[in-house]
Amino acid sequence: MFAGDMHSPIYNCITGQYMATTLFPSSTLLVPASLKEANPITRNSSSKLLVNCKTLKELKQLHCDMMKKGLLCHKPASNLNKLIASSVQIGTLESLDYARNAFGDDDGNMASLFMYNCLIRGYASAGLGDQAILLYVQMLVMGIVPDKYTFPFLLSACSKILALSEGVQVHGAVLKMGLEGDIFVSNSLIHFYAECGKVDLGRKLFDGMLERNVVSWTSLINGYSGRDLSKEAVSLFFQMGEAGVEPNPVTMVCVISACAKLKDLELGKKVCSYISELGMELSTIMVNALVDMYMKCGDICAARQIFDECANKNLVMYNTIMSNYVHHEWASDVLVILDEMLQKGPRPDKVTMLSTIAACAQLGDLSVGKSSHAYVLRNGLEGWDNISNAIIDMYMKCGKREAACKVFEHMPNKTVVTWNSLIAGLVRDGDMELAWRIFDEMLERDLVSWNTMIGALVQVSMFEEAIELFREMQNQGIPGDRVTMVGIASACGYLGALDLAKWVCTYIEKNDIHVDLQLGTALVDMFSRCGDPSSAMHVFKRMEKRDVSAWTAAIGVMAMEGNTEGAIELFNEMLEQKVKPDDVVFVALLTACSHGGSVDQGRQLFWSMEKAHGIRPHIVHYGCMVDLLGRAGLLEEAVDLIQSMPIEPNDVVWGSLLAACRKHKNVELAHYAAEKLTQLAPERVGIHVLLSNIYASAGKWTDVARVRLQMKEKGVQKVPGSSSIEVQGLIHEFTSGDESHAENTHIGLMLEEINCRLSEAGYVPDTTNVLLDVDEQEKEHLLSRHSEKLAMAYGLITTGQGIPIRVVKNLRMCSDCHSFAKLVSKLYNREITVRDNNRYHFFKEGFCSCRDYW
DNA sequence: GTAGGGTTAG
Repeated sequence: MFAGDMHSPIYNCITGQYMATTLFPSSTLLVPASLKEANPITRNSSSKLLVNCKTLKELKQLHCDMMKKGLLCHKPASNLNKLIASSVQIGTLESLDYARNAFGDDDGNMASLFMYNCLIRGYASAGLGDQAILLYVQMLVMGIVPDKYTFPFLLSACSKILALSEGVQVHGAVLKMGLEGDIFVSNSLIHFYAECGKVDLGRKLFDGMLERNVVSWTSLINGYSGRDLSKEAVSLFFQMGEAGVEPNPVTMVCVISACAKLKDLELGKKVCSYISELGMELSTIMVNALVDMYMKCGDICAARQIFDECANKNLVMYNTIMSNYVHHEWASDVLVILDEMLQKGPRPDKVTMLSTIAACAQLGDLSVGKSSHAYVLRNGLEGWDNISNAIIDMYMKCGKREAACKVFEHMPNKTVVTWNSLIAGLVRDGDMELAWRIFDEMLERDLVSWNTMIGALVQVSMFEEAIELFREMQNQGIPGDRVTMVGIASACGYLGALDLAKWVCTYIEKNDIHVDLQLGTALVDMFSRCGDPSSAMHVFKRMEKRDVSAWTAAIGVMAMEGNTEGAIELFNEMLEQKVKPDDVVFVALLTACSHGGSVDQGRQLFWSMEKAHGIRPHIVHYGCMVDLLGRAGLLEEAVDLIQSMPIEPNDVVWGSLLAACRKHKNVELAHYAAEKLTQLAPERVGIHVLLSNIYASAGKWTDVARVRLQMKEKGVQKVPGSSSIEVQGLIHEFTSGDESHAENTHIGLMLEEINCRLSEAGYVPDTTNVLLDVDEQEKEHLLSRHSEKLAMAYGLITTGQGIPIRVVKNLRMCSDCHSFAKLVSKLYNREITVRDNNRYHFFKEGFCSCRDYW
């Protein structure tokens, strides 16, 4: 790979210096034989020579000779027209400037309409829309009347820079001049409106046209496809066929790309068979569109086959397949294609290098990454911002922060993307502090900057901060998008903030944010975690498409409720819809069985994994099974399973067994499991806590003391239990025995009142949940101040009758609080939801949705 | 003269 480049001087990560060698010597000026003195130029021969000029240097020399001989003048159809046309044709920025300078002359001769049209076209195709518009204005000032040729160029210029109001004025001029009947002008207007996001106006124009050609249809098809209305694009394509208009290769490219955007493989295939029906030959641009479509629709093998079979692959085709491989994270295939390209294909350009560098970033391939960097430097591609941004990203992902920073420092035009790449890299590097600082100091932030930071905060579990940042974003008038909402939904879910969650949904509707697979799944998960299964399922049912992750989220809703039947029903529905199960969905299923106490179904699912679905159980599935069996009291079977596992059991597996021992009060087995656990994960806080809890509930206080001492020696501390409740959009958090809340007195009185009413109803506190060796009265007191009780009491005070109380707890709810909540739900006629770190409990009229099994 | 394929960061 880059045979010659590997040993070339490249970027030095340590010194930050790089040396670029020039691969191509600057091209020497080729003087056509006809230019030599032996063959003197005349007015006629020079005109032909002008048209055939391929480089600016050639043109300049010719121009010079013609001036000497006085062969240039401003008469219509003169050589000056041809000079400008030729210069524009060359198409570089320099040649455009040259044309602009040759334009007027000092004698006050006016540039012709033809020259204006020529140069406006040149500016339009170079993307210099504003220059084109300026030239148009100048033309009007000079009293030159535009013609039907001016407008398509000018409108193309307006489209390129999305100059809506200017284009609308141009439309006005078109109408004034009575040119709306010109099919070229109308087609250009359709394209212009579509590009500026006003495809409806384009449609109106299209509908009013007396005569349409294939370009009119194609422009509108492409307009729909580009505005995320690909369904309309494809249906318009078939309407076009019905109207008897033959598509051409450009039309096919547009419609195939619409199928690609829809990721609708069936539709794509339908279009393919339509091509064969028409007997159309596949041109290179069509093959390229097909490769792209198959890739985007997920049929990578089909795409590769077409690619491999294509005899005349051009640069774009190589770039297409490579960039798609990058998006599918098939980075090693990118390098395989690159190899082929270097051997027998066109020379890699900046787009090729962009994909290559992105692939190196994914693979963490520093070696090819460096060579690519060298190639970029030698070929002068680093001026293109995208490339440098990709290089920064690559060095960051390869763990070369210094190298990334050096590239960053050397960049003359840092864009917001550059800063974003750096921030994202720092976040991945775990340097939140620096990422924050840079984000704070950024002069220009875009949506991605905000999304990166919100995502980063969610990743490090700073959920409140993530929501706070989103609020700041709102204050600055920046609306969130799909990606923002995925982050915020996730934060809401973890906080269990249902009011906020509902607000998120309203926000999405109000701002017309498209709920795609990812966002839909995030919303299902959010409502599930907020303890609102019906909203979760409502979102799920409204999702347009559902992949295995979406189904898993829905099955997760059932798992939270301990609804095994619901989970299995969903799973069967998923299979009917031909969605292939993966390992994760089985985790959700087994969790559902575990929470529902459905041992038989769990066993059945577990064994079906490999037999029916070809998925070998991972360690996590064994963990689920041990949990399922253990919870149901089948401790021996759980131990048998552990002993028969083909994989070495890990701390999670032993942890599940230990938790089961606690529930079923098997001190001996608990001791064994704890020993195994301590060997595997001595740092785990949970083991000590669980073991100490087990001893405590068995009244073995000396053992409790021993474990506590060990914990102290090892510096591990029990995670304090905390519960939160959302009241009027604010989250109130309580820890066990917390007296810091402003309403502490009220809460205390409320708890006393509750306890009185509960005692009358026959409630006796279950003090085995108190893990300290203190007297019974003290135990009762400690128990009565558990964080979830404080949160429930606060909820009763602050919310009106009939409003459900929702509490989120960071640890598992204790059995006493469970009985307490059941009775409160009955005596106070309130629905109460408690989501703990495992599942949620929905209390109503004295019963819990978990049917006391959890 | 009008329409078209590949482009970095979340």
